[in-house]
Amino acid sequence: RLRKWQRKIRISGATERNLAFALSELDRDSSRLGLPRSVREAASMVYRRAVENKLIRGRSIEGVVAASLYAACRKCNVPRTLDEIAEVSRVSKKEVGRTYRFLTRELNIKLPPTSPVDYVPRFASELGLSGEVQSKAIEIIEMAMENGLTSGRGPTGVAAAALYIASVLLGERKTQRDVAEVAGVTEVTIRNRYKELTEQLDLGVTL
Amino acid sequence: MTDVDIKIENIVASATLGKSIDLQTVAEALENVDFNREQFPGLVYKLKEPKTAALIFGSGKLVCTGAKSIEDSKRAIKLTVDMMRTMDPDIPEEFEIKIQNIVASANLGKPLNLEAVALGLENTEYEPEQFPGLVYRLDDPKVVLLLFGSGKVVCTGAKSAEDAKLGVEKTKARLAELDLI
DNA sequence: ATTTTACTTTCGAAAGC
DNA sequence: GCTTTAAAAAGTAAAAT
Repeated sequence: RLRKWQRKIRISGATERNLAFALSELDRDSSRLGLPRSVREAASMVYRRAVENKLIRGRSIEGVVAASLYAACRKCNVPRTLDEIAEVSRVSKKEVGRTYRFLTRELNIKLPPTSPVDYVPRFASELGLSGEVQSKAIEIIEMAMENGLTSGRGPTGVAAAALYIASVLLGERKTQRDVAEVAGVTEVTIRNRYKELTEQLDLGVTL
Repeated sequence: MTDVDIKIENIVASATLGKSIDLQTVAEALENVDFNREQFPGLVYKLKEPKTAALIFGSGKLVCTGAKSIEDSKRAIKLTVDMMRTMDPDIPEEFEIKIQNIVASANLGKPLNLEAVALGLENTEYEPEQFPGLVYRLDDPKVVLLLFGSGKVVCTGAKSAEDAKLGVEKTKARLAELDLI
């Protein structure tokens, strides 16, 4: 019995150590991504639930932390791409994506696909674009969604093209290159998306 | 209502010859062969007609991929084994061939709103950030479909052409049932 | 700026790390 | 889980022209 007790202490000690490590890892990733405390708390909630349900088995703590953070960002409508999460954590994009799927399935977390709208505020502020341009971009994205122009397209590419178009329409023009850089997509993608948007939507302006 | 044209794009089949093979000998005798034991235990043998690739293992088992019909798949395996028999006369004439996977493509005719499908259809995964297709898993037949915004579809995991076609038809019916197509 | 090549996802078998 | 094979879907990326 004494031995059983000692093992328990040892195990709980390890559990606490692991939790402490996970939380420090979470803090490190979060600060690198410039995420607010509320998102970190949401992520730690997901992580703790993963531990409670013994979902860490066979997986690295870093991977589960990264996936928890990815999920929390989406849930809080301040999405980060898998590439961005992979960059700050020491987990590959593939591993983050795989663990994310596993966690959402096992914890019954149901998140709709990321909306391009959620990327607008972040990209716009990094580009120094006004609230008017943001509103216009969101308006364009909503029109695109209604016309089936977002199915299968990357959310960041759609958001980038909408912001580019809105910036031109409202006289706050940004170059495709600058928009592409903050959105993490290529200029070719922005070009392809805005061609499609301007050709199929009545945006009232010839670019 | 149930008329869906399916096109078989790829077939994976396996065979067991029941006799171990000396891969090194085969590798040295042919030119169009790839063999790196450290990298992969199978020897890669490609045929131009039917355009297929066979993976031959030391255990005497082999896998054939790339054929676009069950007949071509069987023909490719027989041609491959005939080639092997020229080097080892003991390889039997009769052996079992099993179709392991059939990949087919089809067109549902109308474009799909994947966001809506993701919300209404069960057992789906849709992550446009990673891949433009929506993954739909069917239990009966046990196949997996990739649905695209264009209405085009890929069905994989089927063991028979019938199941591949059934999978697409059931998917189409389910989408119509949910008013998603 | 357009074209080509290539990678993302799904599936399955094989032998072994 | 990975390694290797082939193939389609459509989007995106990188390199070539």
